Amino acid sequence: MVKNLPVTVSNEAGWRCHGNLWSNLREICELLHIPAPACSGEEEALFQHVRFKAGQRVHTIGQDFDSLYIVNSGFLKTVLIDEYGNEQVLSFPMKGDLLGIDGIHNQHHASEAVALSDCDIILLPYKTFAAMGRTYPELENAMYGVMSRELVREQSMIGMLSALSAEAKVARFLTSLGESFSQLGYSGKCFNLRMTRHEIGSYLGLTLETVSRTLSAFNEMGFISVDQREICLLDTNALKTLRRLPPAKARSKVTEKVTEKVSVLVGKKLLPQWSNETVVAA
Amino acid sequence: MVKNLPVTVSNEAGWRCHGNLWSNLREICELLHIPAPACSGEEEALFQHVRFKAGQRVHTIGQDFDSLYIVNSGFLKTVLIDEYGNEQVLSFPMKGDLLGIDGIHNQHHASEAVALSDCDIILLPYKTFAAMGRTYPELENAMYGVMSRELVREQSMIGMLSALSAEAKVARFLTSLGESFSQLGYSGKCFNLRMTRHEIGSYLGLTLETVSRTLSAFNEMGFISVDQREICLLDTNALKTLRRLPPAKARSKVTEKVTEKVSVLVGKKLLPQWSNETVVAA
DNA sequence: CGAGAGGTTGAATCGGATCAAATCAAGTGG
DNA sequence: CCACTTGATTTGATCCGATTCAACCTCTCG
Repeated sequence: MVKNLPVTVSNEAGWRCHGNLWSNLREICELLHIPAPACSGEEEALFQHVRFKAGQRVHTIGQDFDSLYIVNSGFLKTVLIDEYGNEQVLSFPMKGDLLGIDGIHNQHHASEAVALSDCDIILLPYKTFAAMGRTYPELENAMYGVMSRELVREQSMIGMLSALSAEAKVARFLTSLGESFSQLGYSGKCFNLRMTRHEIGSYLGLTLETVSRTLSAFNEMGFISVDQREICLLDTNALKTLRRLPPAKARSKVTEKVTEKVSVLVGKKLLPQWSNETVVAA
Repeated sequence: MVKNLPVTVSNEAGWRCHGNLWSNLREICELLHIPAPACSGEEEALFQHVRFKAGQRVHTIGQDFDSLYIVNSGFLKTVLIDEYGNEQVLSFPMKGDLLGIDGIHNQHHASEAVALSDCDIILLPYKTFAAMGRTYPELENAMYGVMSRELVREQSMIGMLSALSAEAKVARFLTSLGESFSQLGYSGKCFNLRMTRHEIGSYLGLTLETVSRTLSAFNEMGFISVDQREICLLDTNALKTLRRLPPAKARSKVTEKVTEKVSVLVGKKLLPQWSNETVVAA
């Protein structure tokens, strides 16, 4: 296994910066939260870091696929572009996330990854990635695991998009963002949104106005404090349990009356009361 | 590589039927539409078929993961269950689809697969699956490819859920179902829906009433003919191009006036006119 | 300072959900 | 065979949450 030579990431000129750092396999495994294989000693592969400035694209739709990317630092968004040129935000990757999996399928990227802040990205050439699985069988399982995790994440995204109200979507977005931050060692309570209201709205299937209004409402209710992109979660429990009553179609008879009561508590006026697990369970 | 012994698929008793067929690697690759590796001769693995009757579960949420499943025949749905017990339909797998990938992540299934008709499913033990990648390196790439394909499918599902109108969702559902059927050699024009309106609604993020109403409207407009679950697509082009105007937020200036005009054509009353590519491009 | 992007807020509208009722298909048991 | 049940579907009337449209505000940066 040899050191990967610097490769040109894209044919687009001018926006590409070469980094000067290299990571070994152990560092990469740490980043991805997977167990590092028993080290085979010295002849280790090294993986190149590449830096992207805010606004730059790590990969674009249709671009030839030959490498995966691991976020070492910084914040990004991945987007789909529809037939009208509208962006559909799919995720907001940050440190430890794996990018570019969608390109494996037909050797072309199906989505676009854009840096929302200056980013340090580790290049993981696909050939090397595949070879690693064969060289370190323990790793192979972990790699399938990382892809599986992505799949599960998107599944729950689908569930959220089609089942939750606007308030619940925004609330979940905030709490899960907070959890991500605290897992990275930052404060899970107070953090800075790296994305615009528009991007949040696209991600959640809402308009930017609805996002803004909902944040204001949460602020007024004391769930959070907002100052532009500076957010503090004051009542994460309230946010986590805030819901609307589920579509009646599939509601089980047992919860029928209970959820009706909940609907009053979590009514449209966003009263200071809200549903939570214990109420539902009662 | 030895013949896989019959394994108990679930701890739930009574719903499990043993099949008596076995498939080899080549048959499985054909089914998954991936190139079969150069055969290594006789000492081939054989994979057990299991039959499920309509309504039976192939795997349930939380169940220990140890096997993937390939659909050989029949129709299924995969669902998520939320905290209220509501089903969220994620997909309608059919012949050639791979099930259970979501279980790799943490060794437990995150979703549930339910047979909508009698099904013949091939058991693909995960250990064997992983070993195959190492034994046949050409296969490994294809396996990552299959998982990547799933991911891309779910991404476009997310885009569809948050960007399209009810009519467009139902229209796309019908056309893509038709395409799946014709790829399997069945008629892509006339087919039988294996799922209820409720399940379609859950899949598309709509209520069953909206699905029913939309089908009726399409029927009235001559796009399709409906008789219960018997559907015939009469004007697939109309269905494919039927849209609503995209959220104004991200609309580019060039298409602004054009899409406004389109909005009139595809207005809420479902007039006999509708948008299509040529109109938009004009 | 002015321009422009991002953000907030209000008022009106509309699309899809909800509620309700009738119809239809398929059993089930007397 | 018919009365009765049960689940799926259709259709109508109404309601409400989120979008849309619009005005205004607030930063930042040249």
